[in-house]
Amino acid sequence: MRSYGQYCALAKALDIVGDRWTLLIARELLLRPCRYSDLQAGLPGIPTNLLAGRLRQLEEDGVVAVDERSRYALTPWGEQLAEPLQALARWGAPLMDEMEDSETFRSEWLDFPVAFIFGGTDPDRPPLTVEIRADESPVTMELARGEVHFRPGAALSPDLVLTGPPAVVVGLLSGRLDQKHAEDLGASVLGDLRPLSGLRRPDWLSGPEASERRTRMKR
Amino acid sequence: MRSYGQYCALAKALDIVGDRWTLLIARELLLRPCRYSDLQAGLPGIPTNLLAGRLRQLEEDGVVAVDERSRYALTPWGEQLAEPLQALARWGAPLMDEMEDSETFRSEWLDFPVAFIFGGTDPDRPPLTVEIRADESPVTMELARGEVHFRPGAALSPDLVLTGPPAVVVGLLSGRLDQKHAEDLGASVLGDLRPLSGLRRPDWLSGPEASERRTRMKR
DNA sequence: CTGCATCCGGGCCGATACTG
DNA sequence: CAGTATCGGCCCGGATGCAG
Repeated sequence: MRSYGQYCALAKALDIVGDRWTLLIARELLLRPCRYSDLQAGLPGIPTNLLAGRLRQLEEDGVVAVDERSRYALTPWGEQLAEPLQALARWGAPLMDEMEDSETFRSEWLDFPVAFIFGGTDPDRPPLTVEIRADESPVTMELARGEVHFRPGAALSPDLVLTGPPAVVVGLLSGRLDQKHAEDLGASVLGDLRPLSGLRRPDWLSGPEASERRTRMKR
Repeated sequence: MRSYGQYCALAKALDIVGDRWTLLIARELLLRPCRYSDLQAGLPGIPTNLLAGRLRQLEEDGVVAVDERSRYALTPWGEQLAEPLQALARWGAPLMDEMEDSETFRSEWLDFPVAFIFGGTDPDRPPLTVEIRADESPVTMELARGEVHFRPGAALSPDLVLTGPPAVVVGLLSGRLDQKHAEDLGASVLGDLRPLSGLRRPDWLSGPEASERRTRMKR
């Protein structure tokens, strides 16, 4: 990508990761180190030449490192992209209200908005283990000591198991849907939902329609 | 921009703001509401048709609103881009070590990395007012109650006045340069630098060369 | 002068084919 | 499995035009 030519930290960050697909590559590598084919699988639709080119550039810039068996992983600096990516995902979370048929979904992607929604408010709050079954492969979310951890696979002894279509499970996690509505939409809830509500950031919501709604109320 | 077609909060955020120049437009609008020409001035090099197109799209997506005198401003949702932008700027801050001659600079841009570096650690810490003179127009940074505020113009009674080339002033703010080195590089410091050090986030540094440095030390 | 729209050359993007 | 090669098309960048 052509540089913006500005002595500005944001512009310089975008000089590195502002290209199309680049931040999504970082998303995949934040979940786990990846081989080339893993990245292709996690980034449906990416042209192979573009993936190769991005990886070369990211390696040159010190964001990504390749080991001897051509496995790609983030450098320490690259791992620090977790914060901006989670913040961006949180900003985009209000767009998750419904899932289009044309959209692809992987339950690991839930990591990003959810890590922000439930992240770091109170280090003394009670721990909670939630198993999420929104596609073929379950994922487990562990909340403990103010930290959020996602890992693939089912939980050994979950406090809560959420099963259902992705958009409905997201609605439950975000608090947009209550249990009754969610079950009407095809979800099933095993365990008690109430502990979740105390663990959310208070300010997580308010999407693009918020302003519309307000102007509409003015009339 | 073409959609990534993923039911993923990050991908959906990038569907909206992932285009080239878009996040820099948001940066300018976070600093203040802008007229079209203000945006052109704050985004050197942006093609005029592209700016017009981006603004139209951002308005359609509910990120930007235009008033009757064609002044552009962020919607409430758009203002929430402050967090991801500051996080990205913080990620890019290690690239600010030196300024190329070809790069343009505006002191207002310091808001973004600096707001993150000094932001929100302890609400009880002592307030501090710093006047920064790194180009024609001074800016003032106010630290109080764990919040960071930037505003254009000089300070009434600053605790600290930093004057010098942008990269040197950035080095002082970030702590990369001490007073002596900074003065050798053309900066002047009025007041006591020491209070700054206690106000920085402890983990703000470590850029792309960190891993290189470490491997070099291994040899 | 401000606030765009139009036009055009070049490069990046996207899809497919192909190779060690 | 891990990419490279190729090619059409669209987006980006720069210049210019033009209405209020």
